[in-house]
Amino acid sequence: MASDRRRDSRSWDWDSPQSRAQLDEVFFRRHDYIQAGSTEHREFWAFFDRFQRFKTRKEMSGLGAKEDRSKSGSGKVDLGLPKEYDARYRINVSVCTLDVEERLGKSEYRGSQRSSGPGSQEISDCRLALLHFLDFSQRQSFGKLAKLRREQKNLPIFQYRDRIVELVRQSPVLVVAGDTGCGKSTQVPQYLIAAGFNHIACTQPRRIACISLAKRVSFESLNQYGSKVGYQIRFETTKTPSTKLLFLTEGLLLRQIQQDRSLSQYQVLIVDEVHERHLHCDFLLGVLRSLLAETPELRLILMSATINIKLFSDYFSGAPVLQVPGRLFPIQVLYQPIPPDEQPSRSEKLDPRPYLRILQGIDQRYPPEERGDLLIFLSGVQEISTVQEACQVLATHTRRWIVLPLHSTLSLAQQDKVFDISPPGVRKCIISTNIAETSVTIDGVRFVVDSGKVKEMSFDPKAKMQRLQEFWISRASSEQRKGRAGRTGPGVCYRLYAESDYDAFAPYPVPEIHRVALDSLILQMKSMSLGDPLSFVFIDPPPAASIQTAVTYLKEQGALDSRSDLTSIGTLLAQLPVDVVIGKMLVLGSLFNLVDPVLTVAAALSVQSPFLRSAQHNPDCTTARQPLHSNHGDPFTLLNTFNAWVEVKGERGGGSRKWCRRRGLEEQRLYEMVNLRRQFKELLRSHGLLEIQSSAPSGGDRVQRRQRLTERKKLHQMKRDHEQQESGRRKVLRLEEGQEEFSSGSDAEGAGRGKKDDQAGQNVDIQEVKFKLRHNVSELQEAASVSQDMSSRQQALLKLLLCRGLYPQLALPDEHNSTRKDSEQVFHTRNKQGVVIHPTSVFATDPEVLQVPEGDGDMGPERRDSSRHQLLAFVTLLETNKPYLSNCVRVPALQALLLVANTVDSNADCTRLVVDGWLELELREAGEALKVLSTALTLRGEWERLLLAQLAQSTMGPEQGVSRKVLEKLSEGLVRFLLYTE
DNA sequence: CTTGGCCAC
Repeated sequence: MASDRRRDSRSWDWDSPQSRAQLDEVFFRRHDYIQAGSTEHREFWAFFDRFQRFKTRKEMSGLGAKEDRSKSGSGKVDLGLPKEYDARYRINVSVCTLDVEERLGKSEYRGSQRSSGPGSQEISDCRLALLHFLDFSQRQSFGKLAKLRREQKNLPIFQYRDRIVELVRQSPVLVVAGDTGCGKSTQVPQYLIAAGFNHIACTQPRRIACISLAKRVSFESLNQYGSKVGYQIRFETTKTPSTKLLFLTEGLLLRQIQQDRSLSQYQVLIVDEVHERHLHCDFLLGVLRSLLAETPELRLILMSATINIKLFSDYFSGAPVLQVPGRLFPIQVLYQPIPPDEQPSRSEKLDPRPYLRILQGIDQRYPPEERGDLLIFLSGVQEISTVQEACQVLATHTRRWIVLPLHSTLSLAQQDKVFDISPPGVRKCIISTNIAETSVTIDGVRFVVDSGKVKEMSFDPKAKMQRLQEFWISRASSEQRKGRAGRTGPGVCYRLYAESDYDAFAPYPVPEIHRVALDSLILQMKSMSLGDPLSFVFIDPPPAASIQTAVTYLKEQGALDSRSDLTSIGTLLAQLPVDVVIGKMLVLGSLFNLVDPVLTVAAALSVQSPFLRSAQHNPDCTTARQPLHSNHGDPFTLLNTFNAWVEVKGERGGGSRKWCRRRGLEEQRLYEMVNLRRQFKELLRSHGLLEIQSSAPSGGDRVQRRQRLTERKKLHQMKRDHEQQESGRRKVLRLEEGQEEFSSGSDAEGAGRGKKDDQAGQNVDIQEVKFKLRHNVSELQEAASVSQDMSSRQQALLKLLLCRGLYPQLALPDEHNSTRKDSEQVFHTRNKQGVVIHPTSVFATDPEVLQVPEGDGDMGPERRDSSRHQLLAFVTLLETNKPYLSNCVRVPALQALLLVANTVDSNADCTRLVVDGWLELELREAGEALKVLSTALTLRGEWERLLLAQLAQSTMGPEQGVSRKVLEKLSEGLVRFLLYTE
């Protein structure tokens, strides 16, 4: 017998992939404790190899030879490993073992077939190794657990554990105030679970925080709750029916309240980071305050930094406050105000010398082997590149710094570099906007430089314009920036202002609700029946004028009626998670047969631009982008880009990542667009605005369906694998890192760098996997090719829809533009004179398409005819250095205005028209003018009637529907009118 | 000639 087995063992090759695959089928199946393909599975085989080598050495030294390996095969080899196993693992392993025996019996392994598969010896060897492996990993995790528990007990908040639970039981509202590092966000939810609370929701202002907190809490509880800790953000959730604790974004909770006013699915609500005073958060607090009055069993916990606590407590009728000390390392503060001669005078570039001196000072004072990176806070992108340029000169010279910019308009690959580590003796110098104040946390920062400046958005209701202006920061921000130096060790904070400046700073930043247009907010409030917005009790009410402006705007837009009640279109717009103008486009698009392109445009205008700015200086990128450009306007360029990308996505072999890189596109934005697009489509459908698609399992015979199923299974496996993978080790930066980005633009960036997965040798593009799981590529392609092959008539109609959606956001070219340079073309909006086109717009490089055609030349200047003029419909008007228009579409002035404007006045013979009391139109001949005007009126009437019918259909059912024939007649009429030139 | 940062069934 024994010799028999030896012979078989010799013919059995442990190292061959086939052998391993056979053993995988025995030990690591779908429902086994460890599954083939998982991280643990890989670790096991690595362990197995070590284990075999170890045994061989033992055998050679004479110990193993004596060993009787005939029977049970478990634990007979004394490797000095423990012989006891935790009950949890024992159960799993014995189940697996029994199972193996059973299958061995069934397939009669001892029979003649065994030469091809593993024999009982191999099975038992493998099982022995598995037992040791499990024991080994169990010991490891016990060690980790003990450490984890120690760390939890060391957190400042731990002292307050019982007190917190007690207060939550006693009081409907509790304020927990604690600074960075006290552990409130991770621990408080766990205390509540341990105390028996259930259905806990914890809101976060940012999505990343939701994901990382859910992971962290789940890890700290050793997945003890399994799926009971989860997160939910837009487009992504790990929520299951058994979820006890859910991390979600503030915006999402607001949407949930909109669905279910009573919020009955939750027992406890934790609103974290309330001190940040985001629009959503302030509003959420207001809604919850009124909700608490109706549902006394609901518990609310506000968590905040230790600033302005009284405000929150008072707002909830003196709710108890629990203050927890933070845990940061000591930070030395040095005030180094900028000397007058280095103070940039107005409209002058920032002087980088004060920043350079600090780098040099660090070089002098701190030996390079004492690690610690530098984080510089500046107000904006321009300032960052100025300082970056200067620092890079120093870095190249001393070879002791790697200079990295950080702001949201960089490519994600560029942004990720700040997490990489610098080689020994070299420090990172990260030059950042306030993105590093809250959104991005970088470990290992020891030095902070605070310029004391920030750029903030405000809204000018008179000009109906957004303004991005530089301000001094608040003391709270100043402290937050300082704190970034003390996360991993003692630090230094250089403040480039005087202590007296600091004392003069505002205590807190201005809450967002005081700075922005409140259109969407008011619309939400109306749809939630919260009564008169002017009498709503906000924690810090916005100016009444600001609310009034929003109400007026919503009335102009037709979302509210004269009594300030929601109209049918307003009800719909409140359900759409987009700005009012984008929402209007969607509704209008669904009426006509232009849903697909409109969905894409709406999605594209709701995400950051996919065009990377760093690529603008790279001639290869600009050339590659050229075919995507449309001279009809930026939304059309975005539409082309999306369609072309979808095309690439559908091709075999894909390669969309490379395709994007070549064009300087951030692919992530396109993934976001495709998700948004689908969400919009589903929303429109659920509101009865789209024809019910006969969603028969789209095409394909049985073989194709099988293929798709197999493909999906594979994709799911890839996704699971990716989720199980430990996040890859950090990369080491090269000294040249900063320079090359600076000089050569974008092609170097991201190239060959890839995602984290490259390190695991997997090269899985997880976004692509998710994309394929979520979307039907061929369906998308169909939609893309429809909008790519748009006829000029359809294009004209699409333009009109965008224009009506964007109305009254229109700009008129200045009459002297033909005498100006490309970059100096001037426009006027109704409320703001002298605006210019943003350089990223297609019209900035190609403004001649906006000029009135020179025509037949022989007509004098008195023969002006508005039918040839063009206007710009625009998405945003933002003032930075100058007021800029972005995302513009050109539209024929006369036709568009007559179809979308609110009011038209005319002289007696209708040759002169004044639109909205602003724009004057001229028509040459009275007869013609009358005809044009009456056609326009007829079309408008019909359009309005059909729109209302469509909206009625969405509430009253399809019998109210709009007939296809009537619709076609209208779009025919609109197109003819648009393309009208005498 | 160039835009702080979040977020939404």
